Amino acid sequence: MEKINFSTPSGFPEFLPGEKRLEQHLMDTIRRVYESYGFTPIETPAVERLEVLQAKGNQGDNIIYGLQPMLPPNRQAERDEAGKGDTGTEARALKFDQTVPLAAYIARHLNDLNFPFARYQMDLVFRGERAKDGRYRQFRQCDIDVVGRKELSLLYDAQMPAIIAEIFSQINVGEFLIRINNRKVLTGFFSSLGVSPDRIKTCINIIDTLEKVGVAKVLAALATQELSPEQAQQTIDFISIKGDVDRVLTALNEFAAKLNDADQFKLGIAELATVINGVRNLGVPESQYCIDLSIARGLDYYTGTVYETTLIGHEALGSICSGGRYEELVGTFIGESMPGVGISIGLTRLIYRLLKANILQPLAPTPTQVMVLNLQEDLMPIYLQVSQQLRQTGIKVATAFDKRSLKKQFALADKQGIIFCVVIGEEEAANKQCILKNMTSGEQVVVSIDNLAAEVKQRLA
RNA sequence: GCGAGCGUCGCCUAGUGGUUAUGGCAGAGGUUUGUGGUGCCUCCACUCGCGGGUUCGAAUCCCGUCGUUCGCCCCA
Repeated sequence: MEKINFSTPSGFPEFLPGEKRLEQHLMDTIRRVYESYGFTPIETPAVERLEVLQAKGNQGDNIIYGLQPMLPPNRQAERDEAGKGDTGTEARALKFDQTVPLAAYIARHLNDLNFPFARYQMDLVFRGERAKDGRYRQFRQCDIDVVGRKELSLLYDAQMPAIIAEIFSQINVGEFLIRINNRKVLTGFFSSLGVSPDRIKTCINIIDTLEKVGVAKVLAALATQELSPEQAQQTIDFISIKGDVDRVLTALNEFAAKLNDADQFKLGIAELATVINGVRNLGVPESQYCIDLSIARGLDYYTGTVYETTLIGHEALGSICSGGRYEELVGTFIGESMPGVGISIGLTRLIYRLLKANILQPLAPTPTQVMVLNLQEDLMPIYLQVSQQLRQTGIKVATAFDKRSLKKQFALADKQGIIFCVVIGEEEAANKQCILKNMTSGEQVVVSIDNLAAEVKQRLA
């Protein structure tokens, strides 16, 4: 008999109960914050037409998971025989993010939605990349986006860091830093230098590598992109601007004054200033955000504000939340200007890394708080009744249906981290009483069944 | 997509030409069944990803294949 390889395919994660419960707990927190800003949930399919997913820019060629119907081997053989292997079905693929599908969704439901349209989604997305250490082919992203018709206030851009800050504060992951930039600042800067539009993206990618490869290599790389040595040096000076947000904005304005044809650059700076001002007015502590001129990447469709978030002291973990403004994405489907701005928390990666770094721990493998043990089969009616009575007060209860030794039942409860066991035997039943045992302390008390729920609640508090 | 490595029980692991293929974890049962987290005992791979080859003999050597890991690239 042939062995079946039943391990998960590389890059497709699965969770043990305690890990999944942690994920749900985090999703609850995220959802609560998203909804507190008025974002609404929607659903889009996991699969879209390939042309939709590729509508804006080439998404790196290799990251989209294509989809094709698969027949059972015998039927496929028949079909191949008949020479009808390809029926010309249109190409479809799994979504690799939730922003492009959102754009299509808006185009489909234009008449049913109100604008600015603010939605959140916490779905699985798929990327056909090499899986490695916290990088998966299937992962959950918790997205929020706002899309406007014709125009969208920059205060929505300012709201994003406030939302991120609130979430990360609530889930208790330690210090974090939201790095904010604006793509117009970058593209404007290079276009002021006279770099042709098709080379600007390459230049941006080059400066992004500064921290990794050092100044010398960046200068050399810029030289290959039609930049004079002075311009290359100017570029280094530009992206080296650091400090608190006001200082950076001042420095940028000084820089702009020295450049010709700096309209785009100045527009970027003005947008950035508006966003930063909004973030400040929303009360986000200065220590939690900064302007970082080197962040630029993300997917092709970003045109304005961009964000990346890292954990302080765990920068190697990479960005755990990023996003930005895209002004031409939705419009590509309906030929109308519909700017949007959004962010995405890479929840799967976040959980994996926080667990590994011991910043978060899995929850108990079961939500069960009380286990009603099965001492005598004939007392089952009482067990069921007691269980229901507890549940009605909001306590999470499991009843032991299997007849096993008490020893086993206690061991099982213990192993699952269940806090209380309720034991009812003949004697207790006769007196309308039960034994309530705390599995952590080992302490056990006799209480009347009528008071059981109150007793449990008091001890859980 | 390119370069390098690895594949022994559910998980980790010993084993590098001849062993009934180690050991641990997890799991099942027991330790005289109304009390768990410790101890002790028993059980748990006719087989070393799969296919072929070399050999008297292969988990161990060779070829292929599949899977997987690490680097580059890209990103959450």
